[in-house]
Amino acid sequence: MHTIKSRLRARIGEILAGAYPIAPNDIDFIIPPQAKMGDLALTLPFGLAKRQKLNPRAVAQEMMSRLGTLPGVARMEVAGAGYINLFLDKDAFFAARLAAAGTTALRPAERKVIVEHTNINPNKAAHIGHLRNTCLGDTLVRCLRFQGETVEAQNYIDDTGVQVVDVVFGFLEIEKKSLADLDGIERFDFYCWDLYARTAAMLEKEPAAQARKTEILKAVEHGQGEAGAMAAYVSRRILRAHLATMKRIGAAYDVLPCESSILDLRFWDKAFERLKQEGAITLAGEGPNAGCWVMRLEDEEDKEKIIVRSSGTVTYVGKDIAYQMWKFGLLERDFYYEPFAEDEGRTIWMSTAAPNERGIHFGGGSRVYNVIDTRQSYLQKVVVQGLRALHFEAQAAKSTHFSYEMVALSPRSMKELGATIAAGDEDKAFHEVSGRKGLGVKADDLLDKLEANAYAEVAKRNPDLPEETKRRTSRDIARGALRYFMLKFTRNALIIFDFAEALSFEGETGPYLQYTAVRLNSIFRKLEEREGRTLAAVGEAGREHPPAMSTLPAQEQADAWGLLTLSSQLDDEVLRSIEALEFSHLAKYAFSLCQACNGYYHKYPVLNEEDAGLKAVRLQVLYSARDVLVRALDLMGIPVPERM
RNA sequence: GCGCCCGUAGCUCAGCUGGAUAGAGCAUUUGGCUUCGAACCAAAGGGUCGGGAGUUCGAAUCUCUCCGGGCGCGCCA
Repeated sequence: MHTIKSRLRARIGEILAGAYPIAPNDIDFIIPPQAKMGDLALTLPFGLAKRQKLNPRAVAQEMMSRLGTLPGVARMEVAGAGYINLFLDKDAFFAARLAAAGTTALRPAERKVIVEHTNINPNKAAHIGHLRNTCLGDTLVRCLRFQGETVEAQNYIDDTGVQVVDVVFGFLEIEKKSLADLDGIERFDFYCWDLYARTAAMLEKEPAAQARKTEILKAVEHGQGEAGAMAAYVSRRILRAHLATMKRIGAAYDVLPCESSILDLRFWDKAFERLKQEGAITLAGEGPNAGCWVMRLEDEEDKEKIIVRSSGTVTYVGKDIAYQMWKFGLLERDFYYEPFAEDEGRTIWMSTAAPNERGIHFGGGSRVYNVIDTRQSYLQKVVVQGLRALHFEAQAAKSTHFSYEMVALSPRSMKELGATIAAGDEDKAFHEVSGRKGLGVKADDLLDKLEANAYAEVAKRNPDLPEETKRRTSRDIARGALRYFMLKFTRNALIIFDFAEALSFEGETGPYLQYTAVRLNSIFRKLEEREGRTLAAVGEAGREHPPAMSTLPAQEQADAWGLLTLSSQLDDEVLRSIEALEFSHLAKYAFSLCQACNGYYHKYPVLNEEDAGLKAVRLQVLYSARDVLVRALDLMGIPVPERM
């Protein structure tokens, strides 16, 4: 649909250019609410009628007669208050769709796109909130790559931050453990989850301990002593656990830039210099911020943001401005890199301050997406203002904060977790996840639960499958269920997490989509078993001898056409999802496509159809739908098992 | 106080940048497995789109206002 829309847009623009005052952007299509109203509709007459104070219907009539015949369009009609409805040439469209199987008409727009996501503090196990971040970020990466963009997936590691320091403090001061003791701890990320909560509670109760924590923080920032070594150990080991967790949902990264490298390579000094040079920050002489370097904020006259404290240390925002500059290649510096892990043949690189001769480079994107929850909107805005203050207007315009709402816990989930509800919070509709309080659903626990439920279903339905296949299938189903669950909500929707809802495998869920794909695959597998025709052979037959749809009986033609046009909208949906950063669009689209597939093959048998003509059409319609569905699922990171 | 977000069916949510009769899933009721897989399909009931005003050919969608809920606004990260 994307292809024919672009073609029609260009052609209509050409024809009407002399007759009406229209810009190319005015020509837009909507999909009519009912199939009998056509395949595409022009709303152009409404806009023109308004400007020229004419009757929209009359404008539509005149416009339609000017348009004459359009390529690929069988007929047009004026309808409703002034729509021009287009009915496509079904056979030509069918043939074009079959020829285009497995391809996209989308084209890249950027030199290089950087997507930063996940970014979990490496001091405890990942939880459901982190899963939402990664699902959104990884889906964005997949969609951009589908569009043909060169994409770098970055996962920023704050390995010297206070959260890591808290855990180091816990080991050293509360548990009196040495670095050597840590190797013996199993499920290290879960262990630290509890320790972090205990430490946070203890530090709150005993302010006197703050001094010791500050000491540890300094040592960690300079990589000195046992604390420094322990911070490196904790952050690396937790990071490996995070990567393993995210691998379970199919997320991968190209590079892991570390806070420690930023400190060691003094990225901030360079940025500080520039900020001062450009007058973007000034030294406050008096008032409450005396002695601090501050940045004035747009919109808020009376406010200034502290970038460098009076003690000379840089704040979080300041570091983030420097880091954002690096992402755009504006810092004139880069990290060194060394391999951190291998993932299915691809190396995941980690930044280091230690020079090497590898010649590997990252960063320097022409567009940057930061996937961070909405609570950081204000700070993200300040970071972009920092770029603007340095006169990097173009980069500021291409810095996108991909914000999304948090995942909270329903009262029922709280009960299932055995969590106690704080006094005064009894009436709340939801409870915020908090790593500091150790309150939340750990990602691996949820995935384990999903897998266990999936395993029970698989074992019930396919008892004869080998054990390893059952396990693998359960993992695929768990991943599908989770990824769809995280994508089906719009990003501004607060997800109030409920186990029953998240663990459902029926209705609008990942497993429903997977089941549809499995059944479609099954039809083609049986076709090969019974008739020796492979999927590839069906595809080739469709490309070379596309069957005609126009000869079908009316009802069947309508149903086949409905499924075909729906399955032709992947490009449009991907583009729309990227532009709006709203992958619920893609999710809903894939779900609708599955509903249409299930309805279609339920109504029209393929393998047992004796009429060769009917069979050929049905086979090709399903071939096309299968092709699109499998790709849509892949974009969402949802795998398709062989059986389920 | 200022900024941002949310309010749509009993519940959980969509609603394609202002379009034609507001849609899904769950739950409820009913029907369908001897056929390419029932994690499915077919059908039914269920709505003052938080309230009010405005903009116009046309509003769930845009503007204003009020009500209810959430999140931000630190010499923390």
